[in-house]
Amino acid sequence: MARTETAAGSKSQQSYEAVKARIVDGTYSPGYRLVLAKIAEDLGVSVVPVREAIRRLEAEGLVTFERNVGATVAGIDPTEYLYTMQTLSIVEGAATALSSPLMGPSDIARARSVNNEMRACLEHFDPVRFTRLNQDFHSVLFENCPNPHILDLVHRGWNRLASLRSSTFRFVPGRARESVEEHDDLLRLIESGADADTIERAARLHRSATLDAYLAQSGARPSEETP
Amino acid sequence: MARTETAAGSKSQQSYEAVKARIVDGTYSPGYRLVLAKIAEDLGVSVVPVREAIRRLEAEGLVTFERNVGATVAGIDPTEYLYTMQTLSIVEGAATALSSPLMGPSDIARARSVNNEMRACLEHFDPVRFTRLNQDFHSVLFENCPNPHILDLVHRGWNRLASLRSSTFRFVPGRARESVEEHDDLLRLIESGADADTIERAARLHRSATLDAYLAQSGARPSEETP
DNA sequence: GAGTACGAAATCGTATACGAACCCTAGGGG
DNA sequence: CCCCTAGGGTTCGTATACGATTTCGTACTC
Repeated sequence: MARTETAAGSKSQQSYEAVKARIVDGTYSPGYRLVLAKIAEDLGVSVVPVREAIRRLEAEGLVTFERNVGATVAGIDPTEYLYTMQTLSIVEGAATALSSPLMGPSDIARARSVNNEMRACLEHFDPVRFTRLNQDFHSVLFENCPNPHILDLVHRGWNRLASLRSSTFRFVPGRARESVEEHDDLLRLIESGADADTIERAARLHRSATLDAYLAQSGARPSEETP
Repeated sequence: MARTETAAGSKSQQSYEAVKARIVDGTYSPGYRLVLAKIAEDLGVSVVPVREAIRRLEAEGLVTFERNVGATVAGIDPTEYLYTMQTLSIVEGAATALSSPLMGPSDIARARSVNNEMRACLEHFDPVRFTRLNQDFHSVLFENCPNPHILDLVHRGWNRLASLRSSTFRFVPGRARESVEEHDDLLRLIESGADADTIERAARLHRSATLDAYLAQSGARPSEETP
């Protein structure tokens, strides 16, 4: 008897994944009000597992929850954005540094290939694809990180950014070109067996530069659009 | 009207804090089986809020949870310990570096005073007090960190270590003396307005040294080495 | 005596129900 | 005209109940 339900896991788990997916892929954008009863009905479960799922998402920072008021998809307060990027730069830098000694030639080749695709995207101006490839590139860099805690923190940061992407993943052409060059620099560093500190610093600076570019472009004004 | 009930919070919040406190203070030691119904009865609430509390603690790494089996206080697998310490060294290093420019003379004085108390503890051999003072010292160093995400990660790491303390917070006299000296070094660095990178590295190395001392003493052989 | 099959007890997972807190609108008084 | 208050509706928070799953003890077979 193929009980796929067992593999899929509990309804709480299903709910968690379903809501998370909707947040990350943008179905529920920041500010969206998450009503327990409504989600429960949509998913065909009761409110108890949904509530649990929402609280887990809250712990990951994807959702804000207020007692007796309810949950909303976490927003894009510029300060919060700064904090998220700063945290990500730290944990991703560490993850990349820890991962780099474990990267084989095939990993480096794959990263380089992705980066070349990104360069191509610059020619045809394909920001959507560029963004996805950028994530792929960084994934290759840090996925070998042997410390699962750090890896988890990196993934949370990326999910958080993805949930905000409509407003914050704006394509900054000048920065994109720089970014691709820095990727090559990073790969060369790793290939040459640079020490962990150097790689960590380079990876961190790479992200900080992206943050700076974003701040410079958006000015003090964060893009909060609610059509 | 004073609305203090928000802080006291829901029963879910109460349960969370109660169970967390028992884990951190050692009432529930690693491996302890957390039976929902029993905890619910102890706290005078029903199982629903307790379940939610347990899942939150799971997200923080204090509890392991297995579907249809139950929850236990997270254990002390040496590999896991290495990961936790490594992660803590990274986030605490960053927190200290971000915090240091915001530390005033009074903060430094307080840290120094705590460190002197620690030195005194070395004379009378008071490991329990030494451990608590050590936490106080580091708290002063990173509590000014303006990034709440990083601060939260640091607190989680400390809680996790506290929950394991019976086995892992072993007092290593030689290391303790070194530790106190390093604390003074750190304070001097901060006082002299050293740049963030320097402070971060020093703070991180300080923790790494503690980890190394623990590994050397316990003879645990983790699956990988940190350079 | 060892291994297996079965059954009872314990515990988890979720649905349902109901009370409590909050928000929003309407109406009266200053 | 504005502020304050009252009421209803919506949504959350938790208790209770019951089905589902695992675990463990016991008896039976080889």
